[in-house]
Amino acid sequence: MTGKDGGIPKAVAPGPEAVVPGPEPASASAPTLETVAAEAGVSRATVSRVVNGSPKVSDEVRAVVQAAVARLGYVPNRAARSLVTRRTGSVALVVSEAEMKVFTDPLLAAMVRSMGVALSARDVQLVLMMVRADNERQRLTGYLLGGHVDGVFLMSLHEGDPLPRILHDSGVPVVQMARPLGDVKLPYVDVDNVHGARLAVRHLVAIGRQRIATIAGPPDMVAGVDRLDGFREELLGARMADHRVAFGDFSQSSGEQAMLALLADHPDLDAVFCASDLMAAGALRALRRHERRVPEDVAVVGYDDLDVALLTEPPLSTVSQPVEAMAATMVDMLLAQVAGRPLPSPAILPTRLVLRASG
Amino acid sequence: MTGKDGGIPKAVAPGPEAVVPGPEPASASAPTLETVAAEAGVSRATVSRVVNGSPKVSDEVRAVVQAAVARLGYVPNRAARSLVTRRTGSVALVVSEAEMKVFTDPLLAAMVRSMGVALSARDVQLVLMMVRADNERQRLTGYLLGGHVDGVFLMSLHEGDPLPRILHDSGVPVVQMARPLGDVKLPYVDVDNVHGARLAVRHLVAIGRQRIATIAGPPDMVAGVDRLDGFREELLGARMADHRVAFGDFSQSSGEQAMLALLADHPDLDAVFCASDLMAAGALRALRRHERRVPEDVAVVGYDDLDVALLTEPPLSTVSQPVEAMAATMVDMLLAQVAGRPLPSPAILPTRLVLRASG
DNA sequence: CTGAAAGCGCTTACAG
DNA sequence: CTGAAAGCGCTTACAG
Repeated sequence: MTGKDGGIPKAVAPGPEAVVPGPEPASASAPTLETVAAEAGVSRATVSRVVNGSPKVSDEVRAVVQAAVARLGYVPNRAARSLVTRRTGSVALVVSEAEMKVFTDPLLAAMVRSMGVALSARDVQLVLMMVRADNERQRLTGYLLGGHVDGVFLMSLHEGDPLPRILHDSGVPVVQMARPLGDVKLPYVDVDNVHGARLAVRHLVAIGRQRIATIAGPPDMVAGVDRLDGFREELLGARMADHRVAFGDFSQSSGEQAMLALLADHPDLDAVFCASDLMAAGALRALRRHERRVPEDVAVVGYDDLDVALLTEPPLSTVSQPVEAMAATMVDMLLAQVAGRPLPSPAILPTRLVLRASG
Repeated sequence: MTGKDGGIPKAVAPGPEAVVPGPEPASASAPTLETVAAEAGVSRATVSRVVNGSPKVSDEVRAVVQAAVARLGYVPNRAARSLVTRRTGSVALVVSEAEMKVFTDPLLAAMVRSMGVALSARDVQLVLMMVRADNERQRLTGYLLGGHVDGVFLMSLHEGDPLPRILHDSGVPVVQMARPLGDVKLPYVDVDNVHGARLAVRHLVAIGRQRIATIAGPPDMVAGVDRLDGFREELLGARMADHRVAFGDFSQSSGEQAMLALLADHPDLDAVFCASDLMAAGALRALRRHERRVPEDVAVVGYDDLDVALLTEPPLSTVSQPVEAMAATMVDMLLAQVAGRPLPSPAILPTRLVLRASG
């Protein structure tokens, strides 16, 4: 063994008396419950109780133990704890390999970030689990049976994805982001996409727009179909035509593309509701190229209320989703299941319309 | 405890004789070494050896054990193993919370995907560790001391990021993607960005372009400065002007923006080297808007060789990086350190120019 | 409220 | 080549 140690503490065998004199490699091994117990003059059990916040410890003793913990910089060994509690203290974000683009979508990135914050506050780790198209089932099942994670988050699902079924059957706690499109019933959190879309369209009607178009999301994703439904419902209620529809995949370039198509087919349109801010940003670009003023000639409303909505010219009116609350709810719902509580019901969080300059 | 169990196996206390007759909840607990040993008629130690691929087991016994493992669907308990080996079997991808955009960059997404594949082949898990600006140090240090992960990957670093220093001092095995810009010496893998850029520019010179511009990346990122250096070096060697420079942040819209600026300042340019494919895609868009034909009027070369390079019109000539090899190397370098081998030297992988229609 | 003791499922010298 | 045994660091009934 040459060179740097790499930081992995060796199993410090007490073994035959140390041959080399001089100082030990200072604190080569991390403090354990045992160490802390000795330092505090109590039993391991008591230290364990303090560390785990058990109420049945006298304040006096608690203080002494806490001081010892702090002095020694004690951090519980996760593996040991896990071995007895049968919990790993980590949950997985399962994404199909093809879907690595999970992270390409800024909304999902924001969700993951917020989930990470909520999770770390509860001291649970987020494990990234990629599933490949081919040997999915076996590897995933193996992981789950191996008890590597306590629960699973599922995001950005398309219709026909086998993951929900696999996870459902495996019995692990699962929470999905977005209402499941298939027949598998799993707990989920979502916003009322239909309502959100209606809010946006209602506003466009209210400001007097007559020929309202939409750039919808993919028809195999719930956010795609629900927002389109909301668009249609609202226009129907207003007795207005709802046939100005183009589709995108939530990306900026697809939005630009779609806007171009709409402009070609319906040059007289005076408003467009976009199912994502990114698509709205693309639409803005196309409109500018065609020298339509926003909002004077064409009013634009987006969906998501991402940072980008503030950066466009003009800033986007958009449907805002409570990202932090959604993330926190997903975390709560998963950890509740992990704790053995009954299956939570789906949570539908509210949306609101944020008015800025674009419409 | 009501309702569904949630999939966490209870600690099956053998306790006082089962009061309830009838069949046990089928295989309520996963098989252990013990179970397998009994099934195979050998000791736990032997099963352990087989499972861990120890060579000192007779072929005969090995076969019997493997059969038992398969029959029972045995998967080792990670916590128990970890407790004795002092390894967790997981490594972290540490990203600063602000930098969640790690995932917004398709190159990084591709890297993470490839790393995931390489990692899972070695049966190690990827943990996402977010560090918040404020209490960074303590939380991170706590995690590392808690032995939650065996090593750390660092990606997408900007100058001035305190993470490398923190990690270096903590002694955990680390591998960085991209050459460190600061003074902290950590193992890393990178491509020769200067050389890659020179290849691209050399090609543009070779096909007779006279007024070559570049859209460079951010000056606080190594891929930004190195590719710009390569651009300058090559033009210097060819005794050509190297002042047509605009900057972007690797994103498509920044590329479009930058191209517009270049066109305004240097309307006579006849080629542009872009430090990322995304920026090149943006540039293409701007050029189209200004009715410059590509490559007739302006030749365009990108960098990265991502999927997008094939989707643009025309398809992009670009500098290709060996993403899979980079990911595999990063994994190798980290796991080598985890195994206690000496600090690996940096790995610089080769780039090559891929010629398509854009230049 | 506190402690002694058992046990979680594994790996690894140590004998044979 | 194989097994008996110790031990990794924790939690949790069980007594007191």
